[in-house]
Amino acid sequence: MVITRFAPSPTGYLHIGGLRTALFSYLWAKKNNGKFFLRIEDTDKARNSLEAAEAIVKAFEWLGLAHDGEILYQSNRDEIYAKYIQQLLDEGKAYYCYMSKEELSQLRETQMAAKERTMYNGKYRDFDGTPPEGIEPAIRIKAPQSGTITVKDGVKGDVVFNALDILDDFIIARADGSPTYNFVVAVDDALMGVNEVIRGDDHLSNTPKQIIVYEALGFELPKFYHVPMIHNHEGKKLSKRDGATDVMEYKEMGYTPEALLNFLVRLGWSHGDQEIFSMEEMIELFNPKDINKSASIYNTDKLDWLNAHYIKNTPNAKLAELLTQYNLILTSHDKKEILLDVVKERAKTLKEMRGLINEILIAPISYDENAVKKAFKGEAVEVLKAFKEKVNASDELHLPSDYHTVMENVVNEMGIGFGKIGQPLRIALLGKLSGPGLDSVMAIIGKDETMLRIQNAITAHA
RNA sequence: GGCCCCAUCGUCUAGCGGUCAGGAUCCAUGGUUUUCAUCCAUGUUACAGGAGUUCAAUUCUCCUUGGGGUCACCA
Repeated sequence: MVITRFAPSPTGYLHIGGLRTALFSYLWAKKNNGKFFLRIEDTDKARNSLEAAEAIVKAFEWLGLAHDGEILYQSNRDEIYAKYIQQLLDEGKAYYCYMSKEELSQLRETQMAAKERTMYNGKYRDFDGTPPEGIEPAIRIKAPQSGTITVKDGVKGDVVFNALDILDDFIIARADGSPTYNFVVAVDDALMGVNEVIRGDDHLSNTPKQIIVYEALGFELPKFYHVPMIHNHEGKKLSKRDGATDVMEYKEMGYTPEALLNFLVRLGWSHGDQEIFSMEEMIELFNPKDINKSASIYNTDKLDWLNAHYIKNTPNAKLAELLTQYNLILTSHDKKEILLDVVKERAKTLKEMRGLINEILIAPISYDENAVKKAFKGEAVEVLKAFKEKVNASDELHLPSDYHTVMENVVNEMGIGFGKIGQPLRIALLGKLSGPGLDSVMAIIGKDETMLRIQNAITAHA
């Protein structure tokens, strides 16, 4: 059984990069009928916040990514960690270190001045004297002092680290007794049965440390996949300053979960030339072996295109429902279907869609000046009058085609081109020279409103 | 700086020794449309550089350059 997890630290909101690794983990678990767990890494009591954890859960809900089982909070698991730390102490694989923070930083400065690698010098590794007074010890793990550690990575291949280059006896429990990241990650992953770890590239250099913990505790190693970073336009790691990195902001901006997920799954992963993936297809086709090795730059052009695509292909009833999240209630409108049909072809986001709908439903409060100059030359007012008369005289006006017929009649009788009626009519109805088909607009707003808007335009420009 | 990772159109990517280097997006042009958008068609643009290996390298190896990540009693 494939067991994956997403393990964010609740120091901020769920961002794009995190969401992508979460998605990969989710897909891989689902594809294998496995489990996808959520774990909140809040061992550092000074930093985490409950709201942040809740925000992450909210984002998952919006996106429809369900985790299995209960959410695990590391802050509730102190006893478990304490037990394993004690075990390592008992077995002589870890030890108390009485070096004060001051002494440590001094050591570091000396090393830096000598252009050496900064590392713990192992002072208390084999200490059996009397510990200094008044110092709460941290606990360090005994790391190998020679040899190599190989991370067998599903994305990068085998990555070999020289123990001497990268490892020192790192701290697994702080002076206050709380365990540190590299320790708890390994313990929790092992205890939760996580056997496929999909996470960001930035963790690759941590992995040897975690392997030390796995091995010291006799746990079986999971399979690792280190996914390349998503970079911003400057080519640097994505950060909060790079615009919308909070996933929920995408909801605010009018993106659909389908589009966002589809966009993200194609960032660093591909399946031939395929661009459009339903959730079912993602699950069916995703495989971490197809993850790219190189970082990608975050650019939302394609997200816009995908969003437009999904909007076009979403049934109207569903769109109406989604639009309520943007404070647009359409339930009572009798020409809802026509309205949505007309507008879904033109919107890149749901928010934009709301705007387009309002442009149709709400009479123009002003007319575009340049447009008026262009369209209200010559006989425009006469044409509008004639059209309005004909509309007024018609009883059965419901569908766009009904209005179209009236327009045709006017055009034929007056011996003019379609443009001669289209342009002024468009200004009368919408206030500008662009927009959806006029016959549809009139069908949507109805006969009375149509006549009213035409009359307003005539009065304003006669 | 040490260690590690990476390198195909502007961007996302396909490629897994022999391809006119493919697709998507973006941009441009044309067509459809009373307008705009959609849609359709067409087009411009890429193998970082240098050595090898090979009959043959975008593809394999090495070096250079460039970019990124990481080096905490943060996660």
